[in-house]
Amino acid sequence: MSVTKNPIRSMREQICDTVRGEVFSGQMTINQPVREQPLAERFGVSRGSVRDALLQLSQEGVLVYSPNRGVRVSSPPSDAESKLYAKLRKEIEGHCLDICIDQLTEEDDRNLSNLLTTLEDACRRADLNAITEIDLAMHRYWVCRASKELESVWLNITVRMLIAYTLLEDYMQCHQEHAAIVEAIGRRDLKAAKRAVNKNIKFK
Amino acid sequence: MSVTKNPIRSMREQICDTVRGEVFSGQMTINQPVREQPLAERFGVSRGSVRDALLQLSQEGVLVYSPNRGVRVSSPPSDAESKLYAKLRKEIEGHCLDICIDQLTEEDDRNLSNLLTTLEDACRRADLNAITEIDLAMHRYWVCRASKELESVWLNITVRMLIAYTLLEDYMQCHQEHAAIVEAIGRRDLKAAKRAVNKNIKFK
DNA sequence: TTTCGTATAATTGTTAACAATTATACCTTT
DNA sequence: AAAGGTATAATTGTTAACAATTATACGAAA
Repeated sequence: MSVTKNPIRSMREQICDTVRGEVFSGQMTINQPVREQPLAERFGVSRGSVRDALLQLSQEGVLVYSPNRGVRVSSPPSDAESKLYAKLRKEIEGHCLDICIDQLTEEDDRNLSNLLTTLEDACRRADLNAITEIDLAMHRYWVCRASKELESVWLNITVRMLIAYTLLEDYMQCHQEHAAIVEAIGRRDLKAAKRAVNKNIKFK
Repeated sequence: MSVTKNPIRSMREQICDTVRGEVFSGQMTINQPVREQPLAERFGVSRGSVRDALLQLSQEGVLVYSPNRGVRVSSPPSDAESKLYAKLRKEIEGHCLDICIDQLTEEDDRNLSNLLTTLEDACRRADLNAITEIDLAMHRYWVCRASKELESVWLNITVRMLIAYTLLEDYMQCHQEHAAIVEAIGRRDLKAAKRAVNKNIKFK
């Protein structure tokens, strides 16, 4: 299920991606503690690497860390905060489209199309875990293209909107919205792309 | 120099605060590598704790991490990014003032006044390290009062604006701007407080 | 029964040693 | 002298054992 990424991923990254995905898709319930030892056994590594990953996820906002008590799954944000996050995301992704739209290549178009195809498939299968992963990967695409620096700021915000993403009701709408974005980007139509992105970044 | 904080700080936090402060005040030059062993000896702990701290600072954006090559001091953002960061910060801090202004107590007023006094002193001494620390602590105050969740999002953005803060030319102006903020907050004048904060969050 | 304290277990925090990777210095070859 | 390769050093990555902290279970006293 690895999608157009650099082939080598550190242990920490792998653990992060897995746990993050399970939080998004609701496989882990809110406030549930996440222990180091079971994860270490599951990934066949020592607690140290797991610890690194859990600390990173706390920093991202997926987990909440309490000293000497470990981490647990974050609670979804309040309505007011969700609204703010949506606003911030629109600002950031809009800025990124400004920056990158004119320097995108045909290879970028292919990569986005591939992601879209994978998303469509995941939507058909109603595979929430895959949907959230690809959704994230697509938005991350234009953010990273514009600025590697901005990625972690963007992720920090976006991650919080996706906790308990289970709210997603209409899978195919998710696909259609992303199809509209990719189509506009393919035409290098900045205004349309921004409109489509803003439409996709819903408050709730 | 500890200011109105919980007395117990984990090793990781202490290392983070120290290194972060040294980056802000220009004691560490841009792109300079930050090694684990020297820091471990300096703080009298093992490399593990230092490693945790450095990973956290990378996540915050103060340092940049390369696999198997360690971390180095981040570069300051481009003009376009600084502009975006300023906008985002204004959004966030404005939102936080909305939320918290009416539930602030007299103790909060005292704490802010104390921070302001310490800031004035640091400005007189032209102690850049202290100025950045207190500046950060003041803004963090209303952010945390509004929402603990928002703190790390806010920090992630703010930290990037403060890399190579040496640009700060007029120390006393910094104090005056914060005095205006504290004064407005003391009057529970939301509009004036927001105006004062926006004025202080300069693009460069 | 409830409450408190104590012993036990579970869990995180820290350390030092070792493995793997990357950087550096030096020598050889052309 | 320049280029390439090899050994060495420096540095990060990983592990397992131990220390410290927190949670749980159990029993004694009121």
